[in-house]
Parts: sequence; structure tokens; C-alpha cells
Amino acid sequence: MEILQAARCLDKLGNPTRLEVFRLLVKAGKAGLAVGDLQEHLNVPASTLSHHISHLVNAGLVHQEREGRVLRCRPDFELMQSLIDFMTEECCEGLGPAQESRDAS
Amino acid sequence: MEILQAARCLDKLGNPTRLEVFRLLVKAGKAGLAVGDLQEHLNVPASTLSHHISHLVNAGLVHQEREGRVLRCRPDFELMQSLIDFMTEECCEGLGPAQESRDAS
DNA sequence: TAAATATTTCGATGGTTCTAGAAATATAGT
DNA sequence: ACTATATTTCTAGAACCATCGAAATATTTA
Repeated sequence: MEILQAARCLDKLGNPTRLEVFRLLVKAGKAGLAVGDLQEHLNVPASTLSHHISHLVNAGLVHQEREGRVLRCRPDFELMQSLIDFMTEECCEGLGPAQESRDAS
Repeated sequence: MEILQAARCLDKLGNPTRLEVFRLLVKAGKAGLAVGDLQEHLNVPASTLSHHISHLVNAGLVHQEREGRVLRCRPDFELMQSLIDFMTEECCEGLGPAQESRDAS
């Protein structure tokens, strides 16, 4: 994953409401949740929620599919894993006990 | 880690300049980098850079220590690991092959 | 076609963030 | 004390984001 895409995803997940939305979707598993289900969990008006979901969709973190009257939202697990991999590899090296900045003699 | 703290960290890392700052610090290892070192890598004015660094410091992702005339910045590896753990546990379950949403019969 | 349900789009408002130049502060060396 | 270096704080404007009510759109059922 490129750094700009990572920053974009992190930015979207950096809003408490959106992070909670994403978390609820993940907890719901592959079946995901309808927008209305999310609304019941999150004390926000429909228009505000819709706005936040569209951010997540734009970033590719969530996909939507219409099922009759309801819109089902599913998280993109692969993208999330890519993001976590990026953070681990690019932003968290140096944690291991053997890691030291080699002295530049 | 609580969800609000996670959101705050993600929000701070969600800016491309700040993400790059943090990444550079991680790559530099435990020794970290001085603000001036960062400035040479990142094409931004000092005041803008300082502003971004203070966001990272406020979130606890970076610590600063004065060394003579320069301010040395070090990433908080533990906090970053906590954030990655949060994302993995709270926002990425469901990836394993055996994971399915159990039918609520 | 009308009514009900689910969700989005529109529009306005207030707040926050980004950016960057100028001035201020801190430290070290002369 | 003065100068140079390193970095922050101040200030202001532009851009962006969150919020939410109202109106619009999509779908199902009567």
C-alpha cells in the first residue's frame, strides 16, 4: 500500500463516529449491516450517518449493496489488512529486542 | 486501548505530512531525529512542520527531548503497537477462514 | 397510484485544520 | 552582550469537515 492511500484510510478512520461504524461492520462479519442497523447503534441523524458512510465508501473501506429497501454495508477486510500491514512494516519497525540503530562508524 | 484514543491517533496519522514524519522517525530507530533533520526530508516550512509535530506530541505518538540547540523527536513504539493491536482486534476480525457470523437461530 | 420505509442529496452554519510568514524564544559560541 | 542556529508561537486567511433539517430518491406493499 502506498503512503498516500494509507493516510487517506487513516484519516477516514480517525473520526470517532466513522471508526465506530467500521468496527460495528467488522463485528457483524461478512454479512455486514444495513445503514438502518448502524443507525440504531449510533446516536446520529440519518443524514449525518450517510455522510460518514460515504467517506468510508470513497476510501474503499466499505462497500455497499442494495438489498430491496435496505443498503447493506460490508467492510473491506483486505484493505484493512493492507493498512495494518503498512503500519506494521512502515511505522512500527524497531520494536524487536535486537533492533538498534547501527552506529555509523 | 479505548476507541476514542485510537480515533485520535488515527486522525493524527491521517495527514500525509504527519504520517511521513512518523514514518521517518520510526525508520530512524530509537535515536529518533531532530526537527531540523525532518525538515530536510520534508519540503515544508518550519512553522508548518512544528505545527504537525505538536499534533503528534499531543496525541502521545511522539516525544521530544531537547539536546542543546536541537529538539530530538522519538516515536512511541508502544503506543503505535497498541494502536495496531486495537485495529487488528477491533477492526479486523473476520479475516480467518473459520470465521463466520454464526446464524442466530 | 398512493402510502410507507430506507436512505441519500441539498443547503446552510459553525467549527476545525492547514498553511506559512513574521516575530519570539532558547541555546551555544564569540 | 552579540550573533548565529534551531525551533516555536502568533496571526490570519483559505480550505475543509461535521452537523442536521428538509427535500428528494428508491423500493416495497396495499
